[in-house]
Amino acid sequence: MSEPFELASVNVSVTPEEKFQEFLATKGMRLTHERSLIVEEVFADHSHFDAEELVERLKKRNVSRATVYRTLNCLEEAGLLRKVARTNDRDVYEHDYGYPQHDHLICGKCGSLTEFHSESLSELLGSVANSHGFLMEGHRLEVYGTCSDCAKPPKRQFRKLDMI
Amino acid sequence: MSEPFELASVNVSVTPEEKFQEFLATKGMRLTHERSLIVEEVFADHSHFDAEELVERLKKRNVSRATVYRTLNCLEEAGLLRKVARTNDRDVYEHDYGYPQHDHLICGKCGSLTEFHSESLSELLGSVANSHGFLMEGHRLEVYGTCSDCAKPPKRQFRKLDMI
DNA sequence: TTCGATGCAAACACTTTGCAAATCC
DNA sequence: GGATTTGCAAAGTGTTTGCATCGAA
Repeated sequence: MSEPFELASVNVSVTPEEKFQEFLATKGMRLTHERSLIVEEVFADHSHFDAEELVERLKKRNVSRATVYRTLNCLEEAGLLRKVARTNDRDVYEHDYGYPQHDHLICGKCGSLTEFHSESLSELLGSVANSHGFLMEGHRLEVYGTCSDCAKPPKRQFRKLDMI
Repeated sequence: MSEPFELASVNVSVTPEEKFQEFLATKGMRLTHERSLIVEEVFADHSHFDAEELVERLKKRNVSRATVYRTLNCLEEAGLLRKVARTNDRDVYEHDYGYPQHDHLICGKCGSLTEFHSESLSELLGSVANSHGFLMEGHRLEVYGTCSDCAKPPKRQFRKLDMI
């Protein structure tokens, strides 16, 4: 039962929906049935997704595309979601609540995102920002390349680019 | 006359236009007058820009929007340009030739990009990728926050959020 | 019972594409 | 002279918005 990350530093006793509720309250906004469904769908598992995927999943639950987009923006502003990357011209979202800071290795072949966390990285960025008098609030790091699965060819096949 | 970066490791004896020419040749493509104008405009100075800005600048030279977009993609593929960030829903380009690897501090207030380079960062990413069996080909790092200019308030003004 | 929220469709911003005419080699 | 490239405008994306209706507090 080992967790991929330590969750100790984050208060997880408040559910995402409750946290959203709090946020909405401060804005004089309401936690409607639709917004509730969206939060439920978004936090059903910890996977990366884009708006269109979510629209598709919520269509079955009779939530409109407009509402999904509107709510995604709210969830981002509320600190429950964040954009991590861009794939196929779409923003990719992931949970930004109850889950620690990390970055991604992005495979150019299969498009998979692999998460990693490095304390040294945070320290490094802190000192870089500091030396520029820059007040760091966050960062986004995408490492491009080929993931281990795609790197090992399944079996010997045709060469794509043989020298003539 | 100090340069911001060492250019020693890059062969700058070949101009961007020549390098583009080479690339086009390998693709059976031609270095037309329009493409030439675009390269000239792009490499006139070392500043960040987006497609729309370039379209605007080249309109005066009678190059169409479509050609600018098409050529930007070519220049990226040729390794002469790369996308560095996204601002206002637009991709921001910068030179990727005759200029060393670096990353950016992005100011959320004024939108300015400040370049920095860290060798330790490259090493760190290399070892992270390595430990995941990931073949790193490049990365993109954006550090968000407030730049030194925007951080120091011009003069004491109203507090935006006074406690009541 | 009052605002805020929803769904719909139209509007948007950025980018790509089909096609005939122009251009390059 | 034949293939590539251009400009134009139309089509495509992903996302936002105006508005009448609906619904939560």
